Amino acid sequence: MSNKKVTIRDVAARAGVSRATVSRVLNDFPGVKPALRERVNQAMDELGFAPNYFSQALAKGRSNSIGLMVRSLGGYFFGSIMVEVEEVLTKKGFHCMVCSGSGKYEAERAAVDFMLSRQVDAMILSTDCLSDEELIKINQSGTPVVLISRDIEEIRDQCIRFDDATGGYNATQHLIENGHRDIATVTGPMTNRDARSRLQGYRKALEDNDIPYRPELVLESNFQVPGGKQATEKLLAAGHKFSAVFYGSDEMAIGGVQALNQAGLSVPDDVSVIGFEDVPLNEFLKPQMSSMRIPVSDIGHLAAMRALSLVDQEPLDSALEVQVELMERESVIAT
Amino acid sequence: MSNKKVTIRDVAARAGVSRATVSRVLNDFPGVKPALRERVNQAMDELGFAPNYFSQALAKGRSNSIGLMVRSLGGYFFGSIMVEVEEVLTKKGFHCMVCSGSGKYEAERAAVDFMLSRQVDAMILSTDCLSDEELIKINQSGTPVVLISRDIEEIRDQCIRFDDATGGYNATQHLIENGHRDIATVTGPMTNRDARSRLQGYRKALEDNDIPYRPELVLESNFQVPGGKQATEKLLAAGHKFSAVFYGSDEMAIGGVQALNQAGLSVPDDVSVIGFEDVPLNEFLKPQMSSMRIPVSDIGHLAAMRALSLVDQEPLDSALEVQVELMERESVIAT
DNA sequence: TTGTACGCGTTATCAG
DNA sequence: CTGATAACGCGTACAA
Repeated sequence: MSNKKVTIRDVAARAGVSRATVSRVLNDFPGVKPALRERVNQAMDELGFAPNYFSQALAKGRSNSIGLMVRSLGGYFFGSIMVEVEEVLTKKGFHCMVCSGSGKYEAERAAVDFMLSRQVDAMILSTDCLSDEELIKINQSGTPVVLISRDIEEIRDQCIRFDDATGGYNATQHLIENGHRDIATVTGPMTNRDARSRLQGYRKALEDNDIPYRPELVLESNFQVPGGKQATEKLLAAGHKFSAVFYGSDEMAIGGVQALNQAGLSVPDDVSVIGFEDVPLNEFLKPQMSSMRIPVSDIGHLAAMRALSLVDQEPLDSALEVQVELMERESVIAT
Repeated sequence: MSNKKVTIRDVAARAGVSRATVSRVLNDFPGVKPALRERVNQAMDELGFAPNYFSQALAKGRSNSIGLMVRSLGGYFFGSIMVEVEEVLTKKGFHCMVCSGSGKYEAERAAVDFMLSRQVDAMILSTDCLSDEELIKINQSGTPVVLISRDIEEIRDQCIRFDDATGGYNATQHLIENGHRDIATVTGPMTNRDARSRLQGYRKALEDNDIPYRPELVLESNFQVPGGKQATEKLLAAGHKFSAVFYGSDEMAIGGVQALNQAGLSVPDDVSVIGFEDVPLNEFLKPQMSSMRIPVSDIGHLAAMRALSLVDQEPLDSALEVQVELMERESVIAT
């Protein structure tokens, strides 16, 4: 019950100083006599004082929080990013406000506007739908932005990308090196940069190996398990010959393996499969899934650090592209 | 650049009324002449006015946000809960502030204190470490609390539980009905209510079928994939005979299957396995994993609704326990 | 029905 | 080095 909020005023009275002084010690301002500082601190302790967040935010026009928009709150990929971002931020006394964009323009726009209305000091966005112009505008309007998996020239230093093209290339190359030539691919939505780049890598690898590109072996899906399953079923139904599939995400690969199995095909004996992202589950699947590892935690870490730098107006390290790495496991064998 | 924040003052000037009136239409107060109301609204639009969140919160001592603490930001289980909670809340104009407790007392306490300092209007907590007393105290201090998977008499209506005991019972019973008698179990941490109840159900089922309880077949783990794997390896190493394992979570079951496979044992031919939770991945695994389905989305929904009711001081529906359901798939066969 | 004026808890700008 | 006191933007009894 004893729920009287103790304010800076009470502390001031108790310590026999002005509110201004209390505020000063609260914010670690220089030029306060040690003796006084001590007295104030003691008063705070005794009263159990805690500053009111809203007052502070209102008075200094800074919220000490940064916004994070992910495509989805569930799932491993963004889960890992959230974990890392949150850890970095809390360590620095910042709070992380999470919103989901769910891949639709309206939702993404609403989420961003919401965070803006909450006056986040910066935002980390993973967005497919917002346009370059919109993003640049937001960034210029006073709330700096860190972009995950986008590449906008004007603010390239604020973009964190993974080398999807090389990843797609290496995944396909890996299949080719194992003797496969009829290689299908199931991609994420083409609105998504990652999906496009991975596909591009796939084409390049084909080309470099003088394998003709066959559109009928390319299916667009949605990065998720059921989507991967459906796409694979469609592929099977179409009746084209293929001995390997490169999936644009592990989740789709998992769905794909199921579809393959249900069609009486065995992985990897009949069809080799490789995924992308390398979710922590892969090595526990059966067969263990080969995949391209994206260092998700690193990305979360980097994004958070950059956001913080932006808030403090510090210069950024130069733009960078995170490397993805081939993880060979059991789902790919030589043909 | 045009970054002048437009305030209620500007709107008032533009509409030729007092600030109070603007505030009234802003908050949908009755007793404002339609004509005026219209004029004010128009002024707001023209100026692109948006109320300052911090001022509002400060003035009315209410933040329009509720806090959600989960055990982990990653993973399907809490992911689904977050998704649902967020959806319900945004629909009602509330924001959801997510924090992770990570299963350690210090962290949980810090997260809760943080949310309190941010003056959330209510909290949804999934906590193992905080004591009943602490929770009750928080609840009485003005920030109502909804508890996921706890059972505290004094605030039972604010507790959302799933029927773990019955779930554990039915899972075990299912194994027994398939002819298994040497049934091992890998549980979650015993600090966790769910884990304890599931184990209790397991024991009860054994008892009802006159199968002696053998402590050497019971291993405590941590709900996660690697934990399940290690526990299973330990079980194998101990050399006790068993033909089935009941895992306290799907993730542990997945790790378990891998350990089993690596030991040359096949699931379900050599060992039957059943999990708990029924993560959306289960039906895509091979073999498809039998499990006890917890309706996670329902839980998130319920929790959010209850939190909202508490904020509005509405009466709550009576306490409820969500049912879990057996999902028979491929990982259990008759011995 | 509308306006006045004060309060919310801090920070920031001046004097002193 | 410290203390008044005016912002910060909005809500709300109280008057009118």
